[in-house]
Order: sequence, then structure tokens, then C-alpha cells
Amino acid sequence: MLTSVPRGTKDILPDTIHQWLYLEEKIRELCAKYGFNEIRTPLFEHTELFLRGIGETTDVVEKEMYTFEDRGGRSITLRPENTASAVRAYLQNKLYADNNLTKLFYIGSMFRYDKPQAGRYREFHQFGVEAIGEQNPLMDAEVISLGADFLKELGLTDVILKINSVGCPKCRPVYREKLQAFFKDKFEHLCKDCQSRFDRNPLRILDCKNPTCKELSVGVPEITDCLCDECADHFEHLQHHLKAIGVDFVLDPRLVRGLDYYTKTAFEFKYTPLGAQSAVLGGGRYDGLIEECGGNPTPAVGFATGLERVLLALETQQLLPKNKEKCTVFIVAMGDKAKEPAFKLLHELRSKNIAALMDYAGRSMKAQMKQANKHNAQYAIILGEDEIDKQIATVRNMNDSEQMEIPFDTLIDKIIFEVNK
RNA sequence: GUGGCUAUGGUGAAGCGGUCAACACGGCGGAUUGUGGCUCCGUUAUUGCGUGGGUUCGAUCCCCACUAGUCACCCCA
Repeated sequence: MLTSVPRGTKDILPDTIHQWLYLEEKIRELCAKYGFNEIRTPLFEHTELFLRGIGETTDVVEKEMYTFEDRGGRSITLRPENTASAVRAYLQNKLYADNNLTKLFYIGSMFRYDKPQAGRYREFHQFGVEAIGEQNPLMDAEVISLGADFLKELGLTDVILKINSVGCPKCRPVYREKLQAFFKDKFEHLCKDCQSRFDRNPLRILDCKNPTCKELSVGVPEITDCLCDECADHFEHLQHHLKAIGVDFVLDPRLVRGLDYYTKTAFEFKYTPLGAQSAVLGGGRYDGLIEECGGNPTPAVGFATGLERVLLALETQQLLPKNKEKCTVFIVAMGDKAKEPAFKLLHELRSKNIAALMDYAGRSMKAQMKQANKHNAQYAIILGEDEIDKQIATVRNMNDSEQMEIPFDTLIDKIIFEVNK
């Protein structure tokens, strides 16, 4: 116990941290390009926010939340996603006052008590965006294209974008009834899961993988045929906009999102080699959430992407960046007499912004040279007793093995000169 | 949460119910006197083979539980 992480969590070690920095760098560049601004919200919120925001009957809320009581008796929950928090922050800080449209993005840990699997963790990291205050389908298109751009920027191919419309509070209940009517006389033949879905969320029956359920759902009315005029129009426009900017997509009338707050647009980027965890990026419109959280009715769209999954996907296509250590100078100091002058030199080099290392363990010269090599040092500065006596250092270029003797008083300048040339 | 599979050193892994737990990589040291990357040599799990029980004269290899990972389902990022 003492030496293992809790189930479903992971250390990100120095040998892979560059992958995360790489992703974050790409994300920040991209968001700057699209005009989304970073927000950081607390890792935990009042439980009620998620209950209201995500929906009490969703799996996330029913069985995946890390909820506890703090010492003041408040019910606190580690955030299972960031949209509700972003909306809360938007309302609390009255971000709507600055602008009619607020475009936010976030990167951070989320927590869900799931059974862990590759690509599914109890603490995982998401990058997501939220555009709050715009109902035009152009906004949906922008958000989707940002998601597509993100994956494309990373070089990832063979990703499929699926889109759907899940309707609004006007037309979804109508569709729901149609569905229930359709499955009513088939109820007994549905699998157990679907029987419970029948009341709670009949839309979910549509993407059940049970063969019998699949058969039974042949000929079912599609939601896209039952949308109200407004939703149908919105969906229609979205498709045009996506085509106009060359974002490929497939219509998937059975695409359903797991969180209650979605309205109209739902979309998902799938990368099938990841198996059961192939949903790499998903999102949609949530026009009712802001009001649900106590704000004025405000339309919004967003998405979230699982960074672990993105990394897994990149790995399958060998798109992960290499870890390049850049050490400019390695000081090889030999003998006690040389250690302190070497240490002073080390300090001076660093004060001139030169990445420098040295060995403290008193290893042999050969061993120190190996260290220099392992750290990819461009130069080795050799300081032995001879050099100290003569006040001269031997500077070895590790790439071409050329060496030169440099007097101490010009050493730093010479190194700076060499490094910059 | 349900079901299947797996669990050997820093890593990838071989192995048998019973004399030293292969091999490769990595790490460390060395190959005549102060010099790396290639090559070669040595060394690197010292009552040990996820943890705890059990079967057995004896278990890393058999059984059970737990834990963890993994796959599918559920769901989702």
C-alpha cells in the first residue's frame, strides 16, 4: 500500500512528462488561434452542482462520483468533468458581463470511480472547451473544427467524426414517447439493461450491442426524423457549415451522450484501435445547463477530450515526441582540488543561462565522460589538477571530439561564444 | 458494477514440483598510466519469482482468497 498508487491512478514520470507538455503546448497554441481563454476551476465542487448539472440518473452521477463530506459537514465531490464547473464559474464571476460570448478552455484532472482499464482511469486528464452565449450553429461548427484541428495537429489519422442531434426539450420528449411506443410490445424481449433503459433513457436502447436488441430496433424511428423545426434547421445548418470548411463527418442517428445536459448537437471523435475506449473526444450543445445552474437561459457548446486516450492513440501511430534532454555543458572534475573550482564554474555557467551538470560522486574520468555522453552534453569541460595549476581548462566538443585549451579568465565567454555559434 | 485472462529483477521476458532462477536491454565498473558514443570483459533477483493462506516430505511452478493490470460488457474522455 505504502508503495503503490490508488487503483486507477498513475504517476507521470520524468521520462514521459514531455508528452504531456507537448500536448499542453499544442492545446494552448490552438486555443489562442481560436480565441478560447484558459480557466482553472477547483478540483472539487459542491456535490449539488454535479447532481443538477450532469443529471441525477446518469451513470456518472449514480455510480462514478468521488463524493465525501468535509469536516464542515458539506458534501463535496471531486469533479467528474469540467463543464458544470465552468458554467458555475461563468455565473459566479459574471463572465457574461464582459461579453455576450465567453469562450473558455481547460486542462486538468477529472475523477470517476470506474473499473480501470487501458484508456480508462479514476483520475484522468481532459482538455475541453466551452463556448457560452452563442446559439448559432456556426459556433457548433467552430467547436467541432477546433476538436478536429487538435487531433489533426497531432498528426492523428483514421479518426471518425460522428454527429447527431439529440433534440431539445420541445422535441425530445415527443421522440421519447415514440420510442417507448415502438418498444412497448417488444419490452419482454429486450435485454435487462434495455428494460431498465426503457423508462430512464430509451434513447440508449438504440446503441445497445445485444444482438436481440439490435434486431428489435430495426425500423425504429430515428430522432433526426422527429426533430422540431428549430432543431432540424440547426442540424441542417451545422452540416452545411462543416462541409463548407472541409470537416468530414458521418451522421449517426444513434449517437447519444451520457450526460443529461446535451441538446441539439452531439458529436464524438472515434479512434477504433483503442477498442472499448475509442471515444477520444466528445461533446455537444447544452442550451439548458446555464439555466439549470441558476443563470439566465444561455446557449452553449463544448467538448472534452481524454488526454490519456489521445496519448494512447498517438502511440499506436508512433506520433509521440522524443524526450530530448538538452545539457549544454558537462564539467568533468578530477581530484579533490578540482571539485570546488568546478562547482564554481558550474554555478557561473548556469547564471549565464547555460544548462550545465557535473558529477559529485568522485567517479573516474571515464565514468564522468560517459555521464556527459548520456546527458547529450554538447561540451565537456575537463578540470583536473593540471588544469587547476595552469589555470586552463580543456574543452571538448562532444560532437566532433575536437578539444581546445582555454584559460580560466576567458572560459565563460568562450563557452557562450561556442554555444551561440 | 459483471464476466474472461494475466501477475518472475529497473525493463522485455525464459523456466521446472526438489542441486546456482536462462537470455536480452538498461545500470554500474573495467579493457596499462586523465577522455564518451562502437566493441569486448566483469557485475547486477544474496533464504527470492504480486500479497496472504492451503495441498505436499518439498512449490516460483498445484488450489483458494485478496490486490493489481488487462480484455469485453456497462459507461464514457
